[in-house]
Amino acid sequence: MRADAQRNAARLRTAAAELFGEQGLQVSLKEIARRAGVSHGTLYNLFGSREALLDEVVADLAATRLGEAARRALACPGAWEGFAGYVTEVCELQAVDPAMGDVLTRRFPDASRLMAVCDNSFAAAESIIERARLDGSLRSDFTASDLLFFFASHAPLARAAASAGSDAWRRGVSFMLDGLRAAAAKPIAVEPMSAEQINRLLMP
Amino acid sequence: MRADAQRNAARLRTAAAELFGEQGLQVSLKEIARRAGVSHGTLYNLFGSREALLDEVVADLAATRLGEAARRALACPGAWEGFAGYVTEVCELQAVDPAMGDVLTRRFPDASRLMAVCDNSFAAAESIIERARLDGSLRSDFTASDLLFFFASHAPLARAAASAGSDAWRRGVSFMLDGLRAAAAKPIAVEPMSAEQINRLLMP
DNA sequence: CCGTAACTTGACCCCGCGGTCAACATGTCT
DNA sequence: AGACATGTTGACCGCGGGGTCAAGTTACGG
Repeated sequence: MRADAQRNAARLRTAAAELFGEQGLQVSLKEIARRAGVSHGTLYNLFGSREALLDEVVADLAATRLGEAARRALACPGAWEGFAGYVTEVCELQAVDPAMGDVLTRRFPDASRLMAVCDNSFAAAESIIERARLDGSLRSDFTASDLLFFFASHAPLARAAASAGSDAWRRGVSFMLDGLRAAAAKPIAVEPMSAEQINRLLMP
Repeated sequence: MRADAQRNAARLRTAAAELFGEQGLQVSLKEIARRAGVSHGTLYNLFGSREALLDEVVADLAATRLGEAARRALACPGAWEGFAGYVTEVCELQAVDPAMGDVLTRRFPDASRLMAVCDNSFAAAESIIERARLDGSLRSDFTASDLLFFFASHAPLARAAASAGSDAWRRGVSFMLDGLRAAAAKPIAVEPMSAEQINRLLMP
């Protein structure tokens, strides 16, 4: 790879990171090129697709952010506090960082590394949930799909609220958490969706 | 108004009702005209704007649907059952009918009749909430803005799930309701948003 | 220093959106 | 029946999205 191409790729990566962080994962590719000070042809030349860009720019970041949150949750002495902290932390990520919001909210099947991150996060969420369920603090009918569903519905408004300077999304999270304690649970008739069903739901 | 114009207006109204019901309130106006078998110029000629169309086609429907739900809630002997039934019923409307989903989720300031419907619904929600709060069954820190916030985040995924043939959105509603019982409440630090703040949030 | 391979560019394609308007058609009233 | 008002139409505008590619430029190895 020639030196100038490398420079351009770097510029594009940082521009993409900025714009994904400001506007979410579906900014126009031409706008990314514009911000990088490069022709959009070059972007297509160097990356070929939005998905490739996502894999290079967002996947690692998301992995560490979500991984950290999960790690903290499992390291927490109380299973419930771990779970509740995890939910809150992820919601905060969503509210503050549009890119993170979209990672949990949209699916880009061709971004394989990103998809892997999603799968890992789902697995991590399952552990966190499992721990709190076994512990008796989390209601026993709550599944990782339910959590994913909640995250997905939560993200857009939380982001809007946060960018309007409000923390009000925290209220919704609190209400939800209060409903997830085992003590609060009333029986539910409906089955949860499978992870695949939700994934299909989130495809663009 | 000439007879043919009346015919065309009628056709456009029904086409608009259909498409709003199938795809939500932001279908392309040209597509509405296409479905009505009429030039899009005619649509602009007869209505002038999407908002005018909304006022003529969606406002009444929404008013009766939401009004009915509110009426039923207040007629319910149990304040909590009234409240919970109202929430569930509205969520069902959102899941089943994209137009209804958008009425609660988006704001079209220039559609004055529709906006009036929204305001009325908000007021109705306040009564329903107030009744259940006074009754001691609903947690006392829950406000109509919180409910609106919940509806707004809930609508898109619920619609997607429903159109994929799943009822799973009901689970989220149940979790939420379980967290709204007075008995389940833990204190919350954050203030709710004002109705105006949320309205601004929902503007297109 | 020069030739070639690697790279960049921007004009161009297609699409669909909202919106306007001159030219045309058709109801309607005398 | 005829004339005028009332409606209709579709081409046209500007915008911005994704995507491609011939022509031009630039880095780099010999």
